[in-house]
Amino acid sequence: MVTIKDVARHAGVAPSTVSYVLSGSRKISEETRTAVRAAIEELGYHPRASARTLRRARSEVLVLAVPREPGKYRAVDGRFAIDIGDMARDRGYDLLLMTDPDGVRGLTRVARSGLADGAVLMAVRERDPRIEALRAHGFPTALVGHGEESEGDDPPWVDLDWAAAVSLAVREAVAAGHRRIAFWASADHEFEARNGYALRGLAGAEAAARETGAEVRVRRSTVEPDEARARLVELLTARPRPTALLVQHLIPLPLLLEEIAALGLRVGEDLAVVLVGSLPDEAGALRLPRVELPVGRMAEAAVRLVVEAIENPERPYAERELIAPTLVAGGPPIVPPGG
Amino acid sequence: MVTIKDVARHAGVAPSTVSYVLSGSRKISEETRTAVRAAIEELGYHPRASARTLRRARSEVLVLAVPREPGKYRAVDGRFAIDIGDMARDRGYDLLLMTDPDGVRGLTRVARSGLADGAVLMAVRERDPRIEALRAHGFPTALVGHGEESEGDDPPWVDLDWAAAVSLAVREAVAAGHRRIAFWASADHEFEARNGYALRGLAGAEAAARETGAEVRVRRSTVEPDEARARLVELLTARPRPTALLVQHLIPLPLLLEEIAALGLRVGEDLAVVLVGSLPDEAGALRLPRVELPVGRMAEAAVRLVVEAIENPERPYAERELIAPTLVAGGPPIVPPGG
DNA sequence: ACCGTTCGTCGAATCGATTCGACGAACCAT
DNA sequence: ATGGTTCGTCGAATCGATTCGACGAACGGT
Repeated sequence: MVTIKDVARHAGVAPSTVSYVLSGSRKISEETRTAVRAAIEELGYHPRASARTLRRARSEVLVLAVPREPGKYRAVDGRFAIDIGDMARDRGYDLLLMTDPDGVRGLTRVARSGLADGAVLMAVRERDPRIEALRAHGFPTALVGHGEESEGDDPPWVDLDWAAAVSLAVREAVAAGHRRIAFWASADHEFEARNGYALRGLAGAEAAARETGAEVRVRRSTVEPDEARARLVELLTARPRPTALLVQHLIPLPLLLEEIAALGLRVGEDLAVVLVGSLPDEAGALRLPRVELPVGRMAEAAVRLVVEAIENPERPYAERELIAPTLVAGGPPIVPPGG
Repeated sequence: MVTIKDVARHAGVAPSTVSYVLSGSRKISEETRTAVRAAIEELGYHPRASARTLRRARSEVLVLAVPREPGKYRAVDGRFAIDIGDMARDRGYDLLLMTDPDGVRGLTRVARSGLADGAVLMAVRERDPRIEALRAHGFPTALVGHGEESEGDDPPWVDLDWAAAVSLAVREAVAAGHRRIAFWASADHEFEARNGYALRGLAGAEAAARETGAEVRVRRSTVEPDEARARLVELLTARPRPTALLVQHLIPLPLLLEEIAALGLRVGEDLAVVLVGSLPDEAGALRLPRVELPVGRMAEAAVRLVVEAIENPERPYAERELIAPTLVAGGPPIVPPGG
């Protein structure tokens, strides 16, 4: 293992000089600098992360807390992990993936052991114990998604404006001529957990219904396939039949499309389908119009927020970013049959 | 920040004694041990990771190299990341997510800086430069998926037996009475990259066709939606029409199902559909029979292999795990119409 | 020629945990 | 009582990089 001493010896200088060349924190003559650089290159030297961290009290690592209900996996979590990894790297941080189902223990360990400098928390629940634990340690934190009720001293967060997202989808459908709209909301268990996106999406649908005067029939999704089919059939066979279907819970989408076809309805002709909160690429192949979940922008914001908290430890928790939704066209138009 | 000295002072012992209580590497009297434990508990002490790593030359961290073609995201990568994180934690390791598109640079840095003790590489390509770089540093490595041609001195790897997986699907279909089978293979770009799973899946289909005497028509998938639709239509409208469709490239599955419905075919009645290599839950809602990609078992094996390499640095690269496929029933039977 | 700067580099202390050798106390055998 | 063990604990060295104070050389001003 090649250390800073080896580099120093090889370049004929003191270890401290090598360190100054690396950090640029003191002036070093051009001559010495090139000699040191050459030695570093030649020996393939990389500073030992642990030694640097020990001395600087900074690890240049972020931890991403991915929620784990054992056996359950949400595709969106993996997607966020990858994108947040990209963003962290852009800012010079590495990313530690924390999949501990009991997030508090793992995060406490990481915080107190100095393994990471800050945390990004996903799938934040109401009164999330992880937030309290990290705040108690004064550990810089940013949240992806926010709870139902955000108090003033919560960590900074970023989220899609879910109410606006669903509302946008409704208003677009209305603008295209639809009058009877079906909304396939988040799943039962998401409402039970009082997840912010579920509650806000529903609120957005109701608000848009009031504002536009359109009829919006709501049905919650479920993870139980047969039950999901039954609910969809009920939703789509109501008289008069809805001409547009807005889908927020995308997990059973293939099943929904299958059932729509089984009912003899053609997507885009008899029934307009709009996805809300889809990943940028998952529905790409389907070419359905959609309000995308801007994973990249959210990842960028989350990393920026936590890095700012790391670098300005004084600053009180304040920032929040509510991202405005945008509709992506795709496939057949949203126009209702005969409209 | 509470250090080992604080704990020692609080318990009235020397720092070294605290360390021995923690590691158990020397005998400590019951009395002292409980006193130290109490002090640790009371002060909320966690050993500083950097100090421990510096001294022990072990970080207890694994790095997962996720392949990144910028802008492209494969759901399976995120899934593996989460599962490998779980498995690493079970063995006492944390997981660092390395999303550097140029894997070599990032991995070299992690290896030489001692940030991690070992690496798991995903989406290994033929003659992958990352493998060579890590071997040059003597860095313990395990692969998820293996290239077309595995040489004797490759790092240990784990993979699903893709040839057997597709072959199994074919033979099950034949056993159920199908004689004309369509195989929706991996996508064009996967064949061009000579990905092992693409090549082996195809080989499995051909072998099974020979063995069973059934007619297996093969079509490669593509990421271009319109083209994919066209190829599927061509595949399914051939005369005589195939009665079973085996799908290995699952990305456009919603699109395929949509198109099948558009052709007026009912899945499970006019056309049996079997998925090969699906994630355990992604197709759950659809209840189609499938040969699952055993992500959990593969993650377990990958972590086990790299940890073994870390703990027995002498042992030459040798292990490989080829996982036998299993068919999971689901939904309607595979029987052909009128069969 | 002398004194005060400035410049570039060095030496040593430091971060916090681990680990080896040593040391005192207690114990046993003679 | 003495010498040899065993047991439990301690002190100090160590891992490798950073950073502060200091120091010698070069330089400019008078």
